[in-house]
Amino acid sequence: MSKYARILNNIKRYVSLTVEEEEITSIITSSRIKKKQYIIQPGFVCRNRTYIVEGAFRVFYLDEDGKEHTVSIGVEDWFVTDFFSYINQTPALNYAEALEDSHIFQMPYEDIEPLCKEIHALSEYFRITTEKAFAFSRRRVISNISMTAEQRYDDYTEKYPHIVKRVPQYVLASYLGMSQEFLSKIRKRKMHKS
Amino acid sequence: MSKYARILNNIKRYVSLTVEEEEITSIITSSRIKKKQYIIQPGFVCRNRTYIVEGAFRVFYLDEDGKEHTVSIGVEDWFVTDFFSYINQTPALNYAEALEDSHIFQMPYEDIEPLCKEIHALSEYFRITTEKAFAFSRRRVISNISMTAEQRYDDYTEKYPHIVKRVPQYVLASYLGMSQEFLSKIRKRKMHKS
DNA sequence: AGCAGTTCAAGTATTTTTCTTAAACCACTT
DNA sequence: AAGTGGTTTAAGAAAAATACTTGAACTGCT
Repeated sequence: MSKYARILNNIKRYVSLTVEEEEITSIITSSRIKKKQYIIQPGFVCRNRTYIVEGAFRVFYLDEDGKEHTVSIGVEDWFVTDFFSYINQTPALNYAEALEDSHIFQMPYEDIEPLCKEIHALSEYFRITTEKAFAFSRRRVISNISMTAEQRYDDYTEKYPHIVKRVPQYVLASYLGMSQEFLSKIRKRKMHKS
Repeated sequence: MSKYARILNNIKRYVSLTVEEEEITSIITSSRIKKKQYIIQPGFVCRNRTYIVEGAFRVFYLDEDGKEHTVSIGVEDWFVTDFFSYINQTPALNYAEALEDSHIFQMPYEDIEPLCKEIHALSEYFRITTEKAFAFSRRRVISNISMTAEQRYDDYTEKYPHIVKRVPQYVLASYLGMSQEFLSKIRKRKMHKS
Protein backbone atom coordinates (compact mmCIF):
# COMPACT_ATOMS: atom_id res chain seq x y z
CA MET A 1 0.00 0.00 0.00
CA SER A 2 1.30 3.37 -1.04
CA LYS A 3 2.57 5.88 1.41
CA TYR A 4 0.03 8.18 -0.14
CA ALA A 5 -2.94 5.86 0.23
CA ARG A 6 -4.76 8.31 2.41
CA ILE A 7 -4.95 11.06 -0.15
CA LEU A 8 -5.49 8.64 -3.02
CA ASN A 9 -8.46 7.17 -1.22
CA ASN A 10 -9.80 10.61 -0.67
CA ILE A 11 -9.43 11.41 -4.35
CA LYS A 12 -11.21 8.19 -5.22
CA ARG A 13 -14.20 9.20 -3.19
CA TYR A 14 -14.81 11.81 -5.85
CA VAL A 15 -13.33 10.51 -9.09
CA SER A 16 -11.90 7.27 -10.38
CA LEU A 17 -8.21 6.85 -10.92
CA THR A 18 -6.41 4.23 -12.88
CA VAL A 19 -2.88 4.62 -14.16
CA GLU A 20 -2.57 8.24 -13.04
CA GLU A 21 -1.86 7.43 -9.42
CA GLU A 22 1.85 7.42 -9.78
CA GLU A 23 1.96 10.67 -11.66
CA ILE A 24 -0.02 12.30 -8.93
CA THR A 25 1.98 10.95 -6.05
CA SER A 26 5.18 12.01 -7.77
CA ILE A 27 4.38 15.65 -7.01
CA ILE A 28 3.51 15.07 -3.35
CA THR A 29 5.89 15.62 -0.48
CA SER A 30 5.16 14.38 2.96
CA SER A 31 6.10 16.20 6.15
CA ARG A 32 5.50 16.38 9.83
CA ILE A 33 4.69 19.66 11.48
CA LYS A 34 4.82 20.30 15.17
CA LYS A 35 2.06 22.01 17.08
CA LYS A 36 2.26 25.82 16.89
CA GLN A 37 4.36 25.87 13.77
CA TYR A 38 3.15 27.95 10.85
CA ILE A 39 3.05 26.51 7.38
CA ILE A 40 1.87 29.79 5.89
CA GLN A 41 2.91 33.23 7.02
CA PRO A 42 2.02 36.76 5.93
CA GLY A 43 4.51 38.01 3.42
CA PHE A 44 5.30 34.62 1.95
CA VAL A 45 3.65 33.12 -1.07
CA CYS A 46 1.54 30.06 -0.34
CA ARG A 47 3.10 27.66 -2.82
CA ASN A 48 1.28 24.49 -1.89
CA ARG A 49 -2.02 22.85 -1.45
CA THR A 50 -1.64 21.14 1.88
CA TYR A 51 -3.61 18.01 2.66
CA ILE A 52 -3.96 17.07 6.31
CA VAL A 53 -3.17 13.39 6.78
CA GLU A 54 -3.26 13.62 10.52
CA GLY A 55 -3.62 16.54 12.89
CA ALA A 56 -5.39 19.88 12.79
CA PHE A 57 -4.72 23.36 11.46
CA ARG A 58 -6.30 26.74 11.47
CA VAL A 59 -5.90 29.71 9.18
CA PHE A 60 -6.14 33.09 10.85
CA TYR A 61 -5.29 36.68 10.29
CA LEU A 62 -3.99 39.22 12.70
CA ASP A 63 -5.75 42.56 12.52
CA GLU A 64 -4.12 45.91 13.19
CA ASP A 65 -5.08 45.65 16.86
CA GLY A 66 -3.24 42.36 17.12
CA LYS A 67 -6.43 40.40 17.39
CA GLU A 68 -6.68 36.99 15.75
CA HIS A 69 -9.53 36.03 13.49
CA THR A 70 -9.74 32.37 12.65
CA VAL A 71 -10.79 31.99 9.07
CA SER A 72 -10.91 28.24 8.91
CA ILE A 73 -10.25 25.13 10.91
CA GLY A 74 -9.31 21.86 9.28
CA VAL A 75 -8.67 18.31 10.40
CA GLU A 76 -7.84 15.04 8.66
CA ASP A 77 -8.62 14.86 4.96
CA TRP A 78 -9.15 18.57 4.55
CA PHE A 79 -6.95 21.00 2.74
CA VAL A 80 -5.37 24.02 4.42
CA THR A 81 -4.50 26.81 2.07
CA ASP A 82 -4.45 30.57 1.92
CA PHE A 83 -6.51 30.46 -1.21
CA PHE A 84 -6.00 34.01 -2.30
CA SER A 85 -2.27 33.72 -2.01
CA TYR A 86 -2.22 30.31 -3.63
CA ILE A 87 -4.33 31.18 -6.65
CA ASN A 88 -2.60 34.44 -7.38
CA GLN A 89 0.79 33.32 -6.15
CA THR A 90 1.07 36.54 -4.20
CA PRO A 91 2.18 37.03 -0.60
CA ALA A 92 -0.24 35.66 1.95
CA LEU A 93 -2.03 37.78 4.51
CA ASN A 94 -2.82 34.91 6.82
CA TYR A 95 -1.10 32.45 9.03
CA ALA A 96 -1.77 28.72 8.89
CA GLU A 97 -0.87 27.19 12.21
CA ALA A 98 -0.73 23.59 13.36
CA LEU A 99 -3.08 23.09 16.30
CA GLU A 100 -1.57 19.67 16.98
CA ASP A 101 1.48 17.75 15.89
CA SER A 102 0.47 16.94 12.35
CA HIS A 103 1.31 14.99 9.26
CA ILE A 104 0.70 16.62 5.90
CA PHE A 105 1.07 16.07 2.18
CA GLN A 106 1.91 19.03 0.01
CA MET A 107 1.56 19.58 -3.72
CA PRO A 108 3.14 22.66 -5.26
CA TYR A 109 1.14 25.05 -7.41
CA GLU A 110 3.58 24.81 -10.29
CA ASP A 111 3.18 21.04 -10.43
CA ILE A 112 -0.55 20.92 -9.89
CA GLU A 113 -1.38 23.29 -12.69
CA PRO A 114 0.18 21.30 -15.56
CA LEU A 115 -1.00 18.04 -14.04
CA CYS A 116 -4.58 19.24 -13.91
CA LYS A 117 -4.36 20.12 -17.57
CA GLU A 118 -3.19 16.61 -18.27
CA ILE A 119 -5.27 14.49 -15.92
CA HIS A 120 -8.97 15.08 -16.14
CA ALA A 121 -9.76 13.24 -12.94
CA LEU A 122 -7.38 15.37 -10.92
CA SER A 123 -8.88 18.52 -12.27
CA GLU A 124 -12.32 17.22 -11.36
CA TYR A 125 -11.15 16.36 -7.87
CA PHE A 126 -9.91 19.84 -7.17
CA ARG A 127 -12.94 21.39 -8.79
CA ILE A 128 -15.33 19.43 -6.64
CA THR A 129 -13.47 19.81 -3.37
CA THR A 130 -12.94 23.50 -3.94
CA GLU A 131 -16.61 24.00 -4.74
CA LYS A 132 -17.52 22.27 -1.53
CA ALA A 133 -15.16 24.42 0.46
CA PHE A 134 -16.48 27.52 -1.22
CA ALA A 135 -20.10 26.62 -0.59
CA PHE A 136 -19.21 25.95 2.99
CA SER A 137 -17.56 29.30 3.45
CA ARG A 138 -20.59 31.00 1.92
CA ARG A 139 -22.89 29.45 4.42
CA ARG A 140 -20.60 30.52 7.15
CA VAL A 141 -20.82 34.13 6.05
CA ILE A 142 -24.58 33.92 6.15
CA SER A 143 -24.65 32.32 9.54
CA ASN A 144 -22.38 35.06 10.80
CA ILE A 145 -24.63 37.89 9.79
CA SER A 146 -27.96 36.32 10.66
CA MET A 147 -27.39 34.54 13.93
CA THR A 148 -26.58 35.48 17.48
CA ALA A 149 -23.35 34.27 19.02
CA GLU A 150 -25.13 31.56 20.91
CA GLN A 151 -26.93 30.32 17.83
CA ARG A 152 -23.67 30.17 15.91
CA TYR A 153 -22.15 28.17 18.69
CA ASP A 154 -25.08 25.75 18.83
CA ASP A 155 -25.10 25.39 15.11
CA TYR A 156 -21.43 24.65 14.88
CA THR A 157 -21.43 22.33 17.85
CA GLU A 158 -24.21 20.32 16.36
CA LYS A 159 -22.51 19.99 12.99
CA TYR A 160 -18.92 19.55 14.11
CA PRO A 161 -18.91 18.20 17.65
CA HIS A 162 -15.58 16.45 17.06
CA ILE A 163 -13.92 19.70 16.07
CA VAL A 164 -15.39 21.58 19.00
CA LYS A 165 -13.90 18.99 21.33
CA ARG A 166 -10.56 19.16 19.66
CA VAL A 167 -9.64 22.82 19.36
CA PRO A 168 -8.86 25.29 22.14
CA GLN A 169 -11.75 27.46 23.11
CA TYR A 170 -10.12 30.72 22.12
CA VAL A 171 -9.65 29.35 18.61
CA LEU A 172 -13.28 28.37 18.42
CA ALA A 173 -14.37 31.75 19.75
CA SER A 174 -12.27 33.59 17.20
CA TYR A 175 -13.73 31.35 14.52
CA LEU A 176 -17.30 31.91 15.61
CA GLY A 177 -16.75 35.64 15.87
CA MET A 178 -17.09 36.28 19.56
CA SER A 179 -14.80 36.93 22.47
CA GLN A 180 -13.35 34.02 24.32
CA GLU A 181 -14.97 35.19 27.52
CA PHE A 182 -18.37 35.30 25.99
CA LEU A 183 -18.05 31.76 24.70
CA SER A 184 -17.06 30.72 28.16
CA LYS A 185 -20.26 32.28 29.49
CA ILE A 186 -22.43 30.65 26.88
CA ARG A 187 -21.02 27.31 27.86
CA LYS A 188 -21.54 27.93 31.50
CA ARG A 189 -25.16 28.83 30.89
CA LYS A 190 -25.70 25.58 29.02
CA MET A 191 -24.19 23.50 31.77
CA HIS A 192 -26.58 24.87 34.32
CA LYS A 193 -29.59 24.31 32.11
CA SER A 194 -28.89 20.69 31.33
CA MET B 1 17.61 57.65 15.57
CA SER B 2 17.09 55.01 12.96
CA LYS B 3 15.02 51.94 13.51
CA TYR B 4 18.13 50.07 12.53
CA ALA B 5 20.46 51.79 14.98
CA ARG B 6 21.25 48.56 16.71
CA ILE B 7 22.78 46.87 13.71
CA LEU B 8 24.40 50.07 12.45
CA ASN B 9 26.11 50.48 15.78
CA ASN B 10 27.28 46.94 15.58
CA ILE B 11 28.68 47.51 12.13
CA LYS B 12 30.44 50.63 13.34
CA ARG B 13 32.25 48.65 15.97
CA TYR B 14 34.17 47.08 13.14
CA VAL B 15 34.24 49.58 10.30
CA SER B 16 33.34 53.21 9.76
CA LEU B 17 30.28 54.20 7.83
CA THR B 18 29.41 57.53 6.33
CA VAL B 19 26.85 57.97 3.60
CA GLU B 20 26.31 54.26 3.07
CA GLU B 21 23.97 53.82 6.00
CA GLU B 22 20.84 54.34 4.06
CA GLU B 23 21.82 51.98 1.32
CA ILE B 24 22.45 49.31 3.87
CA THR B 25 19.27 49.78 5.83
CA SER B 26 17.27 49.72 2.60
CA ILE B 27 17.89 45.98 2.27
CA ILE B 28 16.97 45.16 5.87
CA THR B 29 13.60 43.90 6.96
CA SER B 30 12.59 43.76 10.58
CA SER B 31 10.44 41.07 12.11
CA ARG B 32 9.31 39.53 15.33
CA ILE B 33 9.51 35.82 15.86
CA LYS B 34 7.77 33.96 18.61
CA LYS B 35 9.47 31.41 20.79
CA LYS B 36 9.65 27.95 19.21
CA GLN B 37 9.20 29.21 15.67
CA TYR B 38 11.72 28.18 13.06
CA ILE B 39 13.30 30.72 10.76
CA ILE B 40 15.25 28.07 8.89
CA GLN B 41 14.03 24.58 8.10
CA PRO B 42 15.54 21.59 6.33
CA GLY B 43 14.55 21.55 2.71
CA PHE B 44 14.28 25.32 2.38
CA VAL B 45 17.02 27.61 1.18
CA CYS B 46 18.37 29.96 3.82
CA ARG B 47 17.94 33.23 1.98
CA ASN B 48 18.93 35.66 4.68
CA ARG B 49 21.56 36.67 7.08
CA THR B 50 19.60 37.13 10.27
CA TYR B 51 20.78 39.57 12.91
CA ILE B 52 19.37 39.13 16.40
CA VAL B 53 18.20 42.46 17.76
CA GLU B 54 16.60 40.92 20.79
CA GLY B 55 16.04 37.35 21.83
CA ALA B 56 17.89 34.09 21.33
CA PHE B 57 18.13 31.39 18.70
CA ARG B 58 19.75 28.07 18.20
CA VAL B 59 20.64 26.13 15.08
CA PHE B 60 20.31 22.38 15.33
CA TYR B 61 20.05 19.33 13.19
CA LEU B 62 17.98 16.27 13.68
CA ASP B 63 19.85 13.04 13.10
CA GLU B 64 18.30 9.86 11.71
CA ASP B 65 17.48 8.70 15.22
CA GLY B 66 15.50 11.86 15.84
CA LYS B 67 18.11 13.24 18.18
CA GLU B 68 18.82 16.97 18.18
CA HIS B 69 22.33 18.36 17.93
CA THR B 70 22.65 22.03 18.66
CA VAL B 71 25.18 23.53 16.32
CA SER B 72 25.12 27.07 17.62
CA ILE B 73 23.40 29.33 20.06
CA GLY B 74 23.08 33.05 19.49
CA VAL B 75 21.79 36.04 21.41
CA GLU B 76 21.61 39.78 20.80
CA ASP B 77 23.98 41.15 18.16
CA TRP B 78 24.89 37.78 16.72
CA PHE B 79 23.90 36.39 13.37
CA VAL B 80 21.94 33.17 12.99
CA THR B 81 22.44 31.48 9.66
CA ASP B 82 22.72 28.05 8.17
CA PHE B 83 25.94 29.02 6.54
CA PHE B 84 26.22 26.15 4.15
CA SER B 85 22.75 26.71 2.83
CA TYR B 86 23.21 30.47 2.72
CA ILE B 87 26.51 30.48 0.87
CA ASN B 88 25.53 27.90 -1.69
CA GLN B 89 21.88 28.88 -1.77
CA THR B 90 20.97 25.22 -1.47
CA PRO B 91 18.38 23.65 0.82
CA ALA B 92 19.27 23.75 4.49
CA LEU B 93 19.86 20.69 6.61
CA ASN B 94 19.33 22.48 9.89
CA TYR B 95 16.63 24.18 11.83
CA ALA B 96 17.04 27.62 13.36
CA GLU B 97 14.64 27.96 16.24
CA ALA B 98 13.74 30.93 18.41
CA LEU B 99 14.46 30.11 22.04
CA GLU B 100 12.60 33.23 23.16
CA ASP B 101 10.24 35.72 21.60
CA SER B 102 12.69 37.59 19.43
CA HIS B 103 13.20 40.59 17.22
CA ILE B 104 15.36 40.18 14.15
CA PHE B 105 16.70 42.04 11.13
CA GLN B 106 17.14 40.14 7.92
CA MET B 107 19.16 40.91 4.81
CA PRO B 108 18.68 38.72 1.74
CA TYR B 109 21.59 37.04 0.02
CA GLU B 110 20.73 38.52 -3.36
CA ASP B 111 20.88 42.05 -1.93
CA ILE B 112 23.94 41.58 0.21
CA GLU B 113 26.10 40.26 -2.56
CA PRO B 114 25.89 43.26 -4.89
CA LEU B 115 26.03 45.65 -1.96
CA CYS B 116 29.22 44.10 -0.69
CA LYS B 117 30.74 44.58 -4.11
CA GLU B 118 29.79 48.19 -3.94
CA ILE B 119 30.44 49.13 -0.33
CA HIS B 120 33.86 48.26 0.93
CA ALA B 121 33.00 48.78 4.57
CA LEU B 122 30.10 46.36 4.40
CA SER B 123 32.26 43.73 2.83
CA GLU B 124 34.80 44.26 5.59
CA TYR B 125 32.14 43.96 8.23
CA PHE B 126 30.96 40.60 7.00
CA ARG B 127 34.48 39.39 6.46
CA ILE B 128 35.50 40.20 9.99
CA THR B 129 32.39 38.92 11.71
CA THR B 130 32.43 35.73 9.68
CA GLU B 131 36.07 35.15 10.47
CA LYS B 132 35.32 35.54 14.13
CA ALA B 133 32.46 33.10 13.95
CA PHE B 134 34.60 30.65 12.05
CA ALA B 135 37.48 30.86 14.48
CA PHE B 136 35.02 30.35 17.28
CA SER B 137 33.56 27.25 15.70
CA ARG B 138 37.03 25.88 15.18
CA ARG B 139 37.87 26.18 18.79
CA ARG B 140 34.68 24.47 19.67
CA VAL B 141 35.58 21.50 17.57
CA ILE B 142 38.88 21.25 19.38
CA SER B 143 37.30 21.54 22.77
CA ASN B 144 34.89 18.78 21.82
CA ILE B 145 37.53 16.26 20.97
CA SER B 146 39.99 17.06 23.71
CA MET B 147 37.88 17.63 26.78
CA THR B 148 35.60 15.59 28.96
CA ALA B 149 31.97 16.51 29.23
CA GLU B 150 32.50 18.18 32.56
CA GLN B 151 35.41 20.21 31.27
CA ARG B 152 33.38 21.38 28.32
CA TYR B 153 30.63 22.43 30.65
CA ASP B 154 33.01 24.30 32.94
CA ASP B 155 34.71 25.95 30.05
CA TYR B 156 31.50 27.13 28.48
CA THR B 157 29.99 28.23 31.77
CA GLU B 158 33.00 30.32 32.50
CA LYS B 159 33.01 32.01 29.12
CA TYR B 160 29.29 32.42 28.61
CA PRO B 161 27.57 32.44 31.97
CA HIS B 162 24.78 34.65 30.65
CA ILE B 163 23.96 32.16 27.91
CA VAL B 164 24.05 29.22 30.28
CA LYS B 165 21.49 30.96 32.45
CA ARG B 166 19.29 31.77 29.53
CA VAL B 167 18.86 28.57 27.55
CA PRO B 168 17.07 25.39 28.59
CA GLN B 169 19.32 22.71 29.89
CA TYR B 170 18.54 20.20 27.17
CA VAL B 171 19.65 22.75 24.58
CA LEU B 172 22.90 23.33 26.40
CA ALA B 173 23.48 19.60 26.74
CA SER B 174 22.90 19.02 23.05
CA TYR B 175 25.26 21.90 22.33
CA LEU B 176 27.99 20.59 24.61
CA GLY B 177 27.61 17.11 23.21
CA MET B 178 26.30 15.17 26.15
CA SER B 179 22.98 13.79 27.27
CA GLN B 180 20.62 15.98 29.19
CA GLU B 181 20.70 13.56 32.09
CA PHE B 182 24.43 13.64 32.31
CA LEU B 183 24.50 17.41 32.40
CA SER B 184 21.96 17.29 35.17
CA LYS B 185 24.27 14.98 37.09
CA ILE B 186 27.31 17.17 36.53
CA ARG B 187 25.41 20.09 37.93
CA LYS B 188 24.25 18.16 40.91
CA ARG B 189 27.80 17.12 41.68
CA LYS B 190 28.91 20.76 41.61
CA MET B 191 26.16 21.86 43.94
CA HIS B 192 27.24 19.42 46.58
CA LYS B 193 30.87 20.39 46.32
CA SER B 194 30.34 24.09 46.71
C1' DA C 1 37.30 -3.47 37.92
C1' DG C 2 36.23 1.30 37.41
C1' DC C 3 35.52 5.62 34.93
C1' DA C 4 32.93 8.40 31.64
C1' DG C 5 29.15 8.30 29.61
C1' DT C 6 24.50 6.57 27.49
C1' DT C 7 19.55 5.02 27.45
C1' DC C 8 15.17 4.24 29.47
C1' DA C 9 11.55 5.05 32.47
C1' DA C 10 9.20 7.19 36.07
C1' DG C 11 8.35 11.04 38.88
C1' DT C 12 8.55 15.93 40.15
C1' DA C 13 8.86 20.76 39.40
C1' DT C 14 8.18 24.67 36.71
C1' DT C 15 6.36 27.29 33.14
C1' DT C 16 3.09 28.21 29.80
C1' DT C 17 -1.28 27.95 28.01
C1' DT C 18 -5.98 27.91 28.42
C1' DC C 19 -10.18 28.84 30.71
C1' DT C 20 -13.12 31.23 34.07
C1' DT C 21 -14.96 34.89 36.52
C1' DA C 22 -16.12 39.50 37.76
C1' DA C 23 -16.58 44.33 36.89
C1' DA C 24 -17.24 48.13 34.06
C1' DC C 25 -18.81 49.47 29.81
C1' DC C 26 -21.33 50.12 24.98
C1' DA C 27 -25.09 49.95 21.62
C1' DC C 28 -29.57 48.55 20.55
C1' DT C 29 -34.39 47.42 21.49
C1' DT C 30 -38.45 47.75 23.95
C1' DA D 1 -34.92 53.91 31.61
C1' DA D 2 -34.09 48.99 31.68
C1' DG D 3 -32.92 44.58 29.58
C1' DT D 4 -30.34 41.92 26.08
C1' DG D 5 -26.26 40.75 23.73
C1' DG D 6 -22.08 41.72 23.54
C1' DT D 7 -16.98 43.74 24.48
C1' DT D 8 -12.73 44.84 27.27
C1' DT D 9 -9.59 44.37 31.01
C1' DA D 10 -7.58 42.12 34.57
C1' DA D 11 -6.78 38.62 37.89
C1' DG D 12 -6.84 33.95 39.33
C1' DA D 13 -7.52 28.94 38.80
C1' DA D 14 -7.07 24.82 36.23
C1' DA D 15 -4.98 22.08 32.94
C1' DA D 16 -1.47 20.80 29.97
C1' DA D 17 2.98 20.86 28.30
C1' DT D 18 7.77 21.36 29.00
C1' DA D 19 11.83 20.91 31.47
C1' DC D 20 14.49 18.74 34.92
C1' DT D 21 15.93 14.98 38.13
C1' DT D 22 16.84 10.54 39.61
C1' DG D 23 17.93 5.70 39.62
C1' DA D 24 18.93 1.51 37.34
C1' DA D 25 20.90 -1.06 33.92
C1' DC D 26 24.11 -0.91 30.30
C1' DT D 27 28.48 0.09 26.97
C1' DG D 28 33.24 0.87 25.77
C1' DC D 29 37.57 1.76 27.16
C1' DT D 30 41.92 1.44 29.89
